[in-house]
Amino acid sequence: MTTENPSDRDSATPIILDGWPVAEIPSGDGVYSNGSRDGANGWPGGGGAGAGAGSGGPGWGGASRLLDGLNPQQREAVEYRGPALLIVAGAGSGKTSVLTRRVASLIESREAWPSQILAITFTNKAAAEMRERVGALLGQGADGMWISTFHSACVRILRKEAENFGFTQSFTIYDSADSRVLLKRIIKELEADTFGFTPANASARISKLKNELADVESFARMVNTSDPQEAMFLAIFRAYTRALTVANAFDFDDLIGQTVYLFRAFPHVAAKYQRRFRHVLVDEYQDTNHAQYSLIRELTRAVPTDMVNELEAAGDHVRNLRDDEGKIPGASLTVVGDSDQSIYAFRGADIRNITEFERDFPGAKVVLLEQNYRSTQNILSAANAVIANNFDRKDKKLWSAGGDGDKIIGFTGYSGHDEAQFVADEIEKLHAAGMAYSEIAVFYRTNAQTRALEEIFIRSALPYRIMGGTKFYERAEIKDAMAYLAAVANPLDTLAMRRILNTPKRGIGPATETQLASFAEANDISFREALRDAASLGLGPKVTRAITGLSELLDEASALVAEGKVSDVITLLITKSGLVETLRSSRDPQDEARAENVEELIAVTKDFERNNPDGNLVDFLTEVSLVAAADDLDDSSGTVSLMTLHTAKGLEYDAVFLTGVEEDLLPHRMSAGEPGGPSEERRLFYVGITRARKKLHISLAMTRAQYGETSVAMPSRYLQEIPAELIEWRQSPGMANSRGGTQSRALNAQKSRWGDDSAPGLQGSFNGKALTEKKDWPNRVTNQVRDNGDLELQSGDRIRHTDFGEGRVQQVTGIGAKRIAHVAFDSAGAKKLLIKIAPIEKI
DNA sequence: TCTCATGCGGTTTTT
DNA sequence: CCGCATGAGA
Repeated sequence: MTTENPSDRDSATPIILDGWPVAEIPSGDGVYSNGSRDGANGWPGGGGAGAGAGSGGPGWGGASRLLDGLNPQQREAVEYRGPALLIVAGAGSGKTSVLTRRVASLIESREAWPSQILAITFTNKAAAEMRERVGALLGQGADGMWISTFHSACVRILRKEAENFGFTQSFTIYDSADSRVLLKRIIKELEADTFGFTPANASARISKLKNELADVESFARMVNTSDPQEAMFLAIFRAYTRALTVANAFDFDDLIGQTVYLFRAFPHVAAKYQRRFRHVLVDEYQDTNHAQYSLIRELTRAVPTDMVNELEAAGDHVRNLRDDEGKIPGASLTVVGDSDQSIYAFRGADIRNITEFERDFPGAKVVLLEQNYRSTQNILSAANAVIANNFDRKDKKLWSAGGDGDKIIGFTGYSGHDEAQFVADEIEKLHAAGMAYSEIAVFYRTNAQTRALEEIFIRSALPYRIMGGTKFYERAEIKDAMAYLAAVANPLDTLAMRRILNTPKRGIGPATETQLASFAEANDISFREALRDAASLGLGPKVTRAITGLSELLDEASALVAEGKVSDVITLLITKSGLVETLRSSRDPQDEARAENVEELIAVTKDFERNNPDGNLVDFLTEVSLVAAADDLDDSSGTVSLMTLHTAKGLEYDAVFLTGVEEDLLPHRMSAGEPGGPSEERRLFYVGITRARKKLHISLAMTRAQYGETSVAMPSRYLQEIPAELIEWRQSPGMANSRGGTQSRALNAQKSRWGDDSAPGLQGSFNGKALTEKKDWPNRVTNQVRDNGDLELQSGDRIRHTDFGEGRVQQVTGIGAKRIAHVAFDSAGAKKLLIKIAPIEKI
C-alpha cells in the first residue's frame, strides 16, 4: 500500500525493537514518559473531567493552534486524557480532524514519542490521509508513528515474529481469491461438493469462524461430527488450515487472528508491543470484528511486573513507564466511531464493540460529536428521519448551522438506462453551472449496476472513473505475474507454484501436476523440490525439460533477489518465462492489453522502488496484497466517481447521486434473511445520504435488467421514510408510471405503503404493463455498442439519434476516437456525444 | 495437451 | 448476461 512512508518502513524491516526511539530515551528524562503529566501512572479514575483542558493548562506553545476552530465537544475529544475515550462521531462531524489533532497534541505536549503511538484505520486510504494530516501538523515530528490498517499493522508484527511459531518471515498473504482457489481444490479432492460446499460458501464460513477467533481445534471440539455435513466441513477446514501452514501462508483473516494468537501464546512477545504503544487510537470502531477487538484488548493490556523485570533485564528502558506497583499500565485507548454507520456486520463486524464500550472499559469517557460541518440541513433532516427507523439505537441527531440548502431531487426512470441518462444529464447541468466533475459522485448498491451507468456516460462523453471495480491486481495476467514473484519469495507457496506451472502453456497438464504433487507428498518434500527432481519422475523428455526449465528460472530469479531490485526480478521472470511473449503473439485481441498490463507491473515495481528504497521483494508483495478498492482514490483526476455505497464510506462530495433505490437492491434481496439485515441496509442508505455536501439526488428505475432479463422493480421502503417536503420529484414513481400509459394497477401493488401522507405523486405503483410498453418509452436507450468509424461531423450538420431524435451539431471538440459532438436536439435539448460510438447518423 | 463448443449456475457489500 | 466447467475432437 502506498501508506507506508519510507522512514516508517525502515524501522520495521530490520529489527523493530532496536530501532525504536523509545529505547533511546535518556534515563531520567521523565518528560516523555507518561509519568510527568497528570493522570498517567494512575489514571484519574473514572471519566474525570480533570485531566484535559482544565487542570494545569498546556504549557507548550502550539496547543491553541491545534484547538483552533473546534467546537467544545471536539476540543474535549482532543484534550481529554485517560485510559479510555470513546468519540461518538456522527457523519461529517469532523472526526478525522479531531483524531489527527489529538495525535498531534500528544506529541507536541511531549506526552508521547511518535513511536509510542499506534493509530489504526480501516482502509489504506484513511491511513494515508491521516498520516498526511498529522504530518501537516507536526512535520518531521510525526516520523516513526504507526499509522496503518489493522491488516498492515498485523503483517508488520507477524513478519517480525513469524519464527516464533512455525512460519518464516517471508510468508505469503493469500487474498480471498487465493483462498477460494485453494478451497476449490480441497473441495474437489474431498468430493465435498456433493454436500453442497462451494469455494464461496466454505470460504465465508471459515472467515466467519476466524473472525470469532476459532481455529480448527476449537471448532473440532464443538462440532457435531455425527452430522456428515458438519464432519465434511471440518475436513475442509482441516485441509485448508494445513495447506496454509505447509505453504507458509496466511489468509486475510489470519493476519488478525494469528497476531492475537501470537500475543496470547507468547506473553513476552506481547509485552514488547504493549510496552511500546502507549496510545492506541482506532478509527471506524463500529466496524471492528471480534478478532480485531481482541487485538486491541491485547495491545492495551498492562504488562505485569515480572514481565517488566524481564524486559529490563534484557536491556529495555522501562523504568519511566512503570507505575507504583512496578508494572507498565495498559496503553491509553481512543476509539472513534458511529454505530449508525456500521455496514460490515456481514463480514463479522460486531456493533456491540462500540455500543458496549463503556462496559468493556469501565471509567471510559464518552464524547459526542453531533454538529455536522458537511451537509445542508435538508440532507441531514432526511438522514436523521431515515436512521430514526432503526430501533435499539441511541438517539442522535445531526444538525448543521449552514442553512437548509436545496431540496433533494428525486427521479424515477423507466429503466436502469433511463435512470442513468438522468444522472448523466444532471451531472452535465451541474458541471455547466461550475461544479467540478471531481466533486460529483454516483453511488450504487451492487457493482452490476455500473454497466448501465457506464454505457450512458461513455456515450455522453462524461469523464468518469469507477472506484474499486475490477482492480488491476485482480486481473488474471497480473495474478500470474505476481504468482511468479510469490513463488520466488516463498518457495513453500505451493498455490503460487501450481498457478505458474503451466502459465504460459508449456505442456505441463493436470496429469503431470498431480504426479508432481503426489511425488512431493510421498517423499515429504515441497512442491518446489519436486520440480527440481522432475528428472527422476520418469516423465516424457519434453515435459521434463519444461519443468526443469521453470525450476531453473526460479533459481535464477531468487539469486537475483539477493542483489536487490524487484523490477529486475519481475522483468526476468515475465520475459524468460515467456509470459509477455505468449500474450503478445496471441491472436486473441484482448491479449495485447493483457501484455501491456503485465508490463505495467514493471512500472509499478519501479514506483515501489522509488518510494521504498530499502523495500525488498517481500515488502512489495505485502504492499500489493493489502491494497484495497478504496485505496486508489485519486481525487485529482477531474472525473466523476462511481462506487458502491460501501466504498463511499468516509468520503464526501458536493453532489451525490444515490441510484437504484429499489426493493431487492436497497435493501438488497440477500439481506432479507440475515437477522440485522434491513437495519444494516438502512445504515447503508444513511451513509450514502450523508456523503453529500450540497446536492443530493435519489433515483430509481421501474424496471431493472439483471442477468440479461428485465424485471419489474419496486421503490425502496426507505424512500417513504424521507419526509415528503424534503424531496422534489422530477419524476416520481407515480408519474413515471402514468406516463407509460394505462393505469391499471397490479393487484399485488403495495398501495398502503404509498399512502397520501408520504410523497405526493407516489400513489400509483408500478404495473406489470411497463414491460410490454417498453418500446414506447421516450427516453429509451438501446444498449448495443456501435462504432461509427470515422464519421465526420461539423457544426451545422443535422443528425438523428436513436434515443433523442433529430438535432443540429453545434460544435465538435476533441480529437481522434475522443471526438465529441455538442448537439442541440429538437426535443431532447443539448447533449454531448462521443461521435465514435453514439447511436447517431448524419441526415 | 490444447482448443473450441455447449450448457449450466450465480449473483451484496470487502480488509 | 457472463464466466466457468465440462466434454469432444485435433
